[in-house]
Amino acid sequence: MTSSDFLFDSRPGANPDRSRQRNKKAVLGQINSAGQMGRAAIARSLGLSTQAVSNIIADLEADGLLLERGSHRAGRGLPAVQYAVNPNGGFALGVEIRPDALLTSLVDLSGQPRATGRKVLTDVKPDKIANKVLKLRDQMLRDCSISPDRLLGAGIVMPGPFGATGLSGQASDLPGWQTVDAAALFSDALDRPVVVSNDANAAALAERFGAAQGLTDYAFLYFGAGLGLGIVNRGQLVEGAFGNAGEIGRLPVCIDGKLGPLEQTVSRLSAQSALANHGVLDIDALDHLCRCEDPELMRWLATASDALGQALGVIENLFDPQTVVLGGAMPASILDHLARATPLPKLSVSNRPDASLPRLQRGTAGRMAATFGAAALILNCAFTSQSTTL
Amino acid sequence: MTSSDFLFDSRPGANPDRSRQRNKKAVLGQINSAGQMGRAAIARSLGLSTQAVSNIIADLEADGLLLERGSHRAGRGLPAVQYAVNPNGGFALGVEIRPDALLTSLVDLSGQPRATGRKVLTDVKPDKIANKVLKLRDQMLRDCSISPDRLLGAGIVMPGPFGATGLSGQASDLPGWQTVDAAALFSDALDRPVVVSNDANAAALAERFGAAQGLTDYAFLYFGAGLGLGIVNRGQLVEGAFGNAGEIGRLPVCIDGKLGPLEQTVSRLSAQSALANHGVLDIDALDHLCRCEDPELMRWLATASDALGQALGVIENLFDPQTVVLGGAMPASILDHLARATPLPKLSVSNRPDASLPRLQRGTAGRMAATFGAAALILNCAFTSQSTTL
DNA sequence: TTTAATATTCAAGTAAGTTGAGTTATTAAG
DNA sequence: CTTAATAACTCAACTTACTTGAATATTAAA
Repeated sequence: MTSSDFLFDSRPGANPDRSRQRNKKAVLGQINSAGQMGRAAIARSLGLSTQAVSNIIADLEADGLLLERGSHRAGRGLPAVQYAVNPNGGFALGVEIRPDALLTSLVDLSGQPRATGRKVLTDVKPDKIANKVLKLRDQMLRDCSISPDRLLGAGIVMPGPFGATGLSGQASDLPGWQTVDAAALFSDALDRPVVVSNDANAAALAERFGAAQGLTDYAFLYFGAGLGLGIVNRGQLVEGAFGNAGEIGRLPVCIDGKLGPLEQTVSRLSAQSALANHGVLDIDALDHLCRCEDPELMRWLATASDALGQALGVIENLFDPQTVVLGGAMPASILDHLARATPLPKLSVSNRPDASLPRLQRGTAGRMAATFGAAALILNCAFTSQSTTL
Repeated sequence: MTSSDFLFDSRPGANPDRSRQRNKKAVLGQINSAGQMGRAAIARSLGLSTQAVSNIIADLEADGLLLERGSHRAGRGLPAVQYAVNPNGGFALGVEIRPDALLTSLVDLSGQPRATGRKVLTDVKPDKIANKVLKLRDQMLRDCSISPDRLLGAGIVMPGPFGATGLSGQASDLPGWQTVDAAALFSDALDRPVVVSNDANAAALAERFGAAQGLTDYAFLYFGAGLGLGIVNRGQLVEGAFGNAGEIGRLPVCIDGKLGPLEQTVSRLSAQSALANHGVLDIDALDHLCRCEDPELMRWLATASDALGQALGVIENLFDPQTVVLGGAMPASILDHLARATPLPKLSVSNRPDASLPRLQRGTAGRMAATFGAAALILNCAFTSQSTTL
């Protein structure tokens, strides 16, 4: 586990080395999504011999990635020694770059945030930001007394879309970043493996340690500057050819008989402008208004729920997820209200009588979902191995 | 290559056997998508040693899956011996079940159709259909003088959605199939590996041998009874948690200031009802009307293009594909017209100045795309190995 | 003609998973 | 209480598939 790029060796060909790497990740991922497991159970689920799993577990334990967790008796036979992911086995740095601020997180191997950082941005030039990221990283590592070499890598999250597209040139994009190779920039600066994605995708992965634990197919609606969608299919992010999948903000919805973009109705900005006469509202203020059932906010919620219901129908029919999770920069109270009040479309493939999961629910990652999600991009690489054969 | 279920051994764990199987598929897939390749080039693209590729190729050649294709000199050095997929190396059976008819295809390993079959259905009971499939299979094998043991497997395609959903109970679904395990039924009847999917997904895969050759991210709009969407992301079908992803028919679009489901405007049925006073029109009749620019058809095309443009925006922004392909049960002339006339939304992530592929194009699989696609489901298994770790 | 570059094979070496026998711990039955 | 059944786990030998490095062949450039 010391090789610099074990995190993503995506060469499709299999050889003993890479097979072992794959198997280590598979074992770790299995344990992670089950919480804890014994050798034999892991072997069955992966289709390996117990002996192979034994060897791999010995490896992972030596790497400090696993912890023994006592033994679990289940019926007859020798109780199985349980193993769990060692939270201190490794850490992931999450970096979220917004036009106005830089947010960072340090997340442990179990998906728990250990520290966060924040810096106001006046200058979004790439090298300036890289510098600030270095400082925040060192700060967080110091605060938690974590050795820098326990850092597995860094996930970088920026508002999409990437490259020059028909949606570029809006308030939310980062000037001067269209042509920058962010992965190379931060990989050099941090001297660690780096993954780059957009905020909604990353936030979706953060929920793998929360509301979507153990799920393989789900969608995540992310309240950021606008509204984004992260899609997980068969455990993998659907990022699209250029990393721009999930741009749901401009989805036309019908409000008061008129068509308008979804994020004009469903987003923090739209809530804030609907409540303009309350002054400038941050998330806590919105939370307060929601708890005291402010009539204007309730009106906004009614409209937003309506629009969200239409979007939900589109998402469900196009992706057929197990569930749709709401999260991001909105107070939990509002997200809960939306999850409760949004009309669930009847004409949907997700409208199944035997559904075991709610069709719409609130995520647990909180308002920093994207910042934690940035780190989750790295954890995801530690728990799964993806290779693109075609 | 004699093991009965080499086509899909999806156990995540890697061992020598499965690694070899994976590598064989990777080599075959690489050669298939490139047309022809030499050992060294394959080794580079897969991250294997040339020796390993040599051994694998010897295997594949012995299995009859590869053909030597002379040698290709490119600059200095020993010219590389080229290999191509042997079309006769294996065949896939494609089965499309519609409420009114049973369609079958026999497709060779290079993706070329060799034979098709058709039977009118009066009784859609599962065992009746299985019986007819057997007969059609034998007929096609006889016609092409192909030995039954060259049959790799069968792909079964049915109109979605699967299971009881909010979209069930429409004219297009198959009564009595909601609770049937179609995979088991046909796997028993045919004594071969079977893959089941819906028509649009399968049709999308058929284009891997046509308009989407070499592409890893594309969407396919399928004209069947209604309108379906097949999505390929990173070379893999996005099927959703229950296999029902891509139900785009009910997507609301705005026509003449009113919202209606997409397939009410964009589908063969809608074209036929728009031209009702011409009598009952089959595909050839539609083709004729299109070629002589029938004014009523032109009016329908204008409306359909408008609606299609709206749908295109949604598809592009949600999936960010390299291209969107049109196909299915519509004459090429109409699909071409649509591909040409559909307004390409400006506010789209696919609206990029540096795009190298057309955003919308007609597929090449023709009106039997889904029937061929059913077979492509099997070919896909022969060329790629997918494992679900999580 | 010589040199460099590239593809390919051969033979030996290595890493990883498998197999089958044997050990240990727990439950269930006699 | 004893014995049998069951399941997890380890040990040691075995098998498979990939890698490595040397050798050879063929082409283009110097």
